[in-house]
Amino acid sequence: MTHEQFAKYSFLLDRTARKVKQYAQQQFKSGDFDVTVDQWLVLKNLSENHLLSQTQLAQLVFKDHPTLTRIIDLLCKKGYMERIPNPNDRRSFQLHLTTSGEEKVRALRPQILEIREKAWENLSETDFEEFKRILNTIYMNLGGQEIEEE
Amino acid sequence: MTHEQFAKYSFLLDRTARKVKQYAQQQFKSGDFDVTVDQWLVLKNLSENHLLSQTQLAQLVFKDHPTLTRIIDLLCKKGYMERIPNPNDRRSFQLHLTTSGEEKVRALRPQILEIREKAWENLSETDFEEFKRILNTIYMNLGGQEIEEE
DNA sequence: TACAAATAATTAGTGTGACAAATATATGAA
DNA sequence: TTCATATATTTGTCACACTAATTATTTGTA
Repeated sequence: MTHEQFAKYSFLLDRTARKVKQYAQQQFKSGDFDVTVDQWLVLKNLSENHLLSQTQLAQLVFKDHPTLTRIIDLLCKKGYMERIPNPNDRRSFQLHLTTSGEEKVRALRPQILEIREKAWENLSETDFEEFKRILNTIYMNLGGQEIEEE
Repeated sequence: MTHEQFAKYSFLLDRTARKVKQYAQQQFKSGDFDVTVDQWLVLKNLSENHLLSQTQLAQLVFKDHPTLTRIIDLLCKKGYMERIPNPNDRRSFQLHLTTSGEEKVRALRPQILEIREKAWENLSETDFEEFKRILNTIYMNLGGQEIEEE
């Protein structure tokens, strides 16, 4: 195995990650989902974790604070979530979905699971486990923190 | 395997791809490479393929035309490459590295190979092959074209 | 030849990603 | 209590991604 061969994984990784996002976004668009792929990730995590602060949410979705601030701005503007002042700490907010946001998550979840499954055609459950293991190893090699398990 | 489990690969894939890019960009920065990770991808491909058009280059690096136009603008401004009018087709350019660009590629290539290798600690050559196979399968499942072989 | 359709590249607009700096508030030690 | 330090969030800037629309040129066909 030459060095040149090793260097290719980064290109393939980036290309595939962008293809996956691109494919999902196109499906989102043709289905009139009214949210982007990244906005969905935020909504989904909020539906599973109540009253998070932005810092907590940022760690969950692996986005930096400025990026998350802007995504939240957009989702608030669309009426899917709200920032509630934290009574115990005036620096921070408690994030929560509005009724409209809860409905959106309920409506989209099954459709999105179906979209996500498309990538996995022609692959096995063993592949899935291997893939996760390798991705997480790379993530840790480069300084990533704690892999969430479930 | 539940649907919910399957949907997680997209998050891990995106997270790892961004970590890899982020790590490389930090190393590029601390080494004063004077190019971004994506700009390097363009320089490297130009050094291996002469007189490409922007459309040809876009396919090689899997970037869309607007993005590539801007990356090329930046690289021309830095003096690493030039657009030469194509004598056979006045709509298009023939791209080529300047002497300064050739030198940049020669100087950076070994350092970048070393940076890229870091991600691969604790993984085997078999893992590498499996990883490439799975990435390419996903890419093809979502409509990706022809996997380049070498 | 003439003209519609295709192609190469650019521009514009919005969203996301990374990093630095700024603002507001909280906390801990003197 | 007071002040330095830490934390939560926002703002600013640049780069990249995707879409749609635009400009210039070429090609295919009548």
